[in-house]
Amino acid sequence: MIKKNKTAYCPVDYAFQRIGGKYKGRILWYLKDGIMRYGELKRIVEGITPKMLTQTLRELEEDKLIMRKVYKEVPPRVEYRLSETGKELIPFIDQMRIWGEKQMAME
Amino acid sequence: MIKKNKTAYCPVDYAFQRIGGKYKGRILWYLKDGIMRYGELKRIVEGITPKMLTQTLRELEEDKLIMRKVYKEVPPRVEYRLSETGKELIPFIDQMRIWGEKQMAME
DNA sequence: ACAAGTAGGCACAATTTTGTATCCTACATA
DNA sequence: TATGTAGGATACAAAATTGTGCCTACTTGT
Repeated sequence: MIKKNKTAYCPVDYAFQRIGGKYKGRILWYLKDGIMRYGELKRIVEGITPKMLTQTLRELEEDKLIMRKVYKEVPPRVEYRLSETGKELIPFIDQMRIWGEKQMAME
Repeated sequence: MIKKNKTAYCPVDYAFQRIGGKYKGRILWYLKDGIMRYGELKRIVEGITPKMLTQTLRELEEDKLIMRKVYKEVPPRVEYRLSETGKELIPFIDQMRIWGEKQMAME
């Protein structure tokens, strides 16, 4: 679990703390187009285990970057979407993506 | 040490791998205005130990985000600056900073 | 009857990242 | 002579993060 109550030394530090972690960037990115179910995320976020997916989603939710909606159905059905705060992160994740693409192309 | 040869699953993943870590964002940010010496960074990057500063700078250098210049003097003198690739990250880190400031203000 | 899908929980283990303490050079100043 | 300085290195220890394996309940499909 990510330690809570870490104090950030500056806004840059703060932002990195909130979206750091192995999968957070990708999850936020995949949610940019709308709603996703747990299982869809599991398939699309390559390399993630169920445990880490659950854990990361919970952290993003506590951090108010995403919203979680549970339907009382069987089989279970849970949907995730970006919060307004989370949506604000998309433009710069997009910049990261563009930079990353360029770097990867340059090898 | 940050494990090398991790394969990135996508450009977003790749970018986060390269600038993830506890201090990388801040160091890149502090270097945005030009050249900094080791000791200056040590004073300005709050909470960092000499070991972590050295280690982080080495990683950034291997990753070609910064450049290191050693003067053969005594006492030693080492300067760090952003590479062109590193400079390209600044707009994005700046967006993070703005987002972070807003979030911190909202408490 | 039995497996598969759905969204996880839990205990534990391995890995990765970060921190602490101590040491080094070679010259300068007190 | 002792101490300070700059920029580290190194061994070891602790903390944080991530991974493994096994478990649940219920329903639908074969």
